[in-house]
Amino acid sequence: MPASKQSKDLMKIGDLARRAGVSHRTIHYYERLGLLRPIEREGVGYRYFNEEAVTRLEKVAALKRLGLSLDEIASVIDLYFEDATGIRGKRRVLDILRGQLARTDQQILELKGFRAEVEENIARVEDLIRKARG
Amino acid sequence: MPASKQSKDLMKIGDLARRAGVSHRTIHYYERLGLLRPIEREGVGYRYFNEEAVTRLEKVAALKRLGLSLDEIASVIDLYFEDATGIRGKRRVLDILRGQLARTDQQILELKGFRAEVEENIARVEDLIRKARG
DNA sequence: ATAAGATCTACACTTGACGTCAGGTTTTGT
DNA sequence: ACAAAACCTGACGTCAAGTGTAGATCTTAT
Repeated sequence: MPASKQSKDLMKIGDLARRAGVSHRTIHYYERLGLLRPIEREGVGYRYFNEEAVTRLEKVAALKRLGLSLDEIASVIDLYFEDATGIRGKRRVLDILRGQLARTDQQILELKGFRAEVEENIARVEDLIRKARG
Repeated sequence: MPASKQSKDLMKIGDLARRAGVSHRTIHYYERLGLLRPIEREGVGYRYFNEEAVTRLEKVAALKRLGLSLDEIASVIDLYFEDATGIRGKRRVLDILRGQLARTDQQILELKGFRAEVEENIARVEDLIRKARG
């Protein structure tokens, strides 16, 4: 029995979980949602993953921080990994991307407004402390 | 029985819900979490709210969009409404605010990076379409 | 060869943030 | 005065995003 699996650069779920900082249960869950697919599953064996899986999980985390749901992420994540020449419905892809761009700009605007408010509050409290000290 | 309640500028839960764009159940829920307190509840009467409740709910919505949980919001929202002269532990308040500022800056950075990626992707797909048209 | 450790599937449970429903009380328009 | 509308509490339901557990199977180190 040749070491047909750990050859190359494939890893098992435990390693992937450690490297991506998520639990193996989360990986199972993400697989069910279509966010990521293991490389080999012939027979009833283990899941094996390549390096891309790590960056994929990182991308998922990043998109989550931006407030996308896992379903939404599932519907766009392939754009980041699919071979460009193989993309279908490029117009639709463009639409999705432009929507993301608009939402991102909106979010940046909101955050900047929020930032300004926080700064005002800080100034206010600092002022109070100054006055309290005389 | 004097119209002791709808005097002034107090409103009931239904009006508040409409004005803030949330359900009355959401308002009940938020009250339980300490995010907002009705003005009068003597006896077994209704909840009454003033104008501040509206801006409070707007602030809650804004903080939610930034990714804070309701518990986290509960722990900071009073900073925005408390009478400045009455704030206790101003140093602690400052710490909290500075933490928020740092997190906000980090989020803005991430969003900008993400924005750049999205733009790259748009350029890539546009390029593909151009080439496909020849 | 075998025991330990890693992984498998399947199902149940949890948490946050509400929504629904039921049955009762309070206000308000007429 | 009284019905309709608004409100009350409390229990239960739901959906997303996981986590926990059990019992079986697979891999690997010795």
